[in-house]
Parts: sequence; structure tokens; C-alpha cells
Amino acid sequence: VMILRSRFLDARRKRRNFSKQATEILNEYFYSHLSNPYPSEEAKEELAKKCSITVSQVSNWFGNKRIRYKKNIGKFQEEANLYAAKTAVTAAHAVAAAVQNNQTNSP
Amino acid sequence: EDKDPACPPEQCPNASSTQTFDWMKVKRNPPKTAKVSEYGLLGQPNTIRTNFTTKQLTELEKEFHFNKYLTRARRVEIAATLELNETQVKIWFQNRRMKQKKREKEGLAPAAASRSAK
DNA sequence: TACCTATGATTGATCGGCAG
DNA sequence: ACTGCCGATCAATCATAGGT
Repeated sequence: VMILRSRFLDARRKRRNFSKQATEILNEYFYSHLSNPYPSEEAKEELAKKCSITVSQVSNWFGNKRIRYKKNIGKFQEEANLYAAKTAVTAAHAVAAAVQNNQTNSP
Repeated sequence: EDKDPACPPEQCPNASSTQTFDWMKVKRNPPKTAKVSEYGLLGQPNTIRTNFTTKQLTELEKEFHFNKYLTRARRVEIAATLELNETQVKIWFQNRRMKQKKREKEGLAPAAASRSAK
């Protein structure tokens, strides 16, 4: 096949892993939205800013994460529980705040 | 901000671990790049990702720089020349346009960022 | 150094929605 | 009803980074 793959030998070779904190932020979002891990364009921009990476990289990360997660859920179980527990608290607080806020201004 | 459509009122009373949500079950239909025609025994309709050759990509790229959009006639011509079906050529141009747009976007954001940093 | 897994990026093709 | 395009995503693969 002469490995026609050498057709572009692109930027993929200069790949650098994201920082530990960036991965932390992305995983927190992913697992706290495990029921629907599809951040909106706005959410992606926010994540990109927090992680100091581009929106495309955020998209790539979620794309890879979703595919790899469902491919082998068991392998991510530990990680899932870790983040689920970590974010369950903040999520609960957010819900509580939302509920209270909803009560104060309900027509 | 963002809402969680799944489980509004009371939830997570059980399930120590995570459940399997719909997005995890999503399965895409295999590519139908097949040419329904002959394939005697081994029913192997090209249900796999086509790997374009360097020659095909070079030609497509050249055509793209000439015209971002294809006309029916041009598409037929190119498909024949590169031995690809019209759908593949059409899809290649669509993906190429998206790629172009993404590049332009990524190419302006950094500039704006450096300016705001000053 | 060799080998294997984790991970970011690329890309042909699919999905849903919209316009003509 | 049918077709092309867009935007997002999928899914498989590439090539490198990291660990043993």
C-alpha cells in the first residue's frame, strides 16, 4: 500500500496532552452532565477559556470522551464515581438554589 | 443556564453507579458507499470508510480552490475522473467547506486574543 | 530499547433540520 | 417528495505521549 497515509503527516505529530487542571475541568463537566454530555456552543467557549484551549479542542475532547466512554463503560466506572460524587454536591446546591429562586418569583 | 431534562423532581434515590443513557446507545448506520451491484458469495458491500488516495485528494483540493461549490456537471466529471461516486465527491466538498470555516475561525481568534491582551 | 495503553486530531460518512 | 447544505457528531484510525 506504500502507506499512502503519509499524505499529510500533519500537526497530529505535535500533539500535546492537556494540562492536569484542564482535564479536571473537562471531566467535571462530562460527569456532571453524564445524562447528556453535549455542551452547547456557549458552554464549549466557556470551557475552552477555563482550560486555555480552543473550542475545537473542547469539541474533540468531548467527542473522544463520549465514544470511548460508551465503548467501555466499565473502564470508566471508577472515574465516573469519582467525579459523580465530587459534582453531585455542587449540582444539588445548584438545584436547591434554583428551586428556592423559583419559589420567590412564581407568578 | 443549562437544564437537565432527565429526572426533574426526585431522582438518584438509588443507582450507586451510573446508568446507561440514550446517548450511550446511539449507533450509526454503516456507510452505504456500497455499489449494490455484484458481490457473489461474500456479501461485502463496502460498508467501510473509504480511504482516498493522494491523487484523489490532490485533485479534489485543486478543484476546491477553484470553486468552493460544485455544479452538478462538475461533480459528475470529477467523480468519473477520480473513480468516486457523486455522493463521495459531494460529501468531500461539504466537509472541506466546514474545515475551511473552522480554520478561518481558529485563525482569527488568536489574533483577537493577542490584541485584547495588550 | 521494546511494547502497550492513553489521548488529541483528522476525516469519510451519518443524522436531523432547513431551504429551494 | 426530493436534493443539497450546514452544523454537529460518529467511528475508525493515525501518530505521538506516557508508563512499564
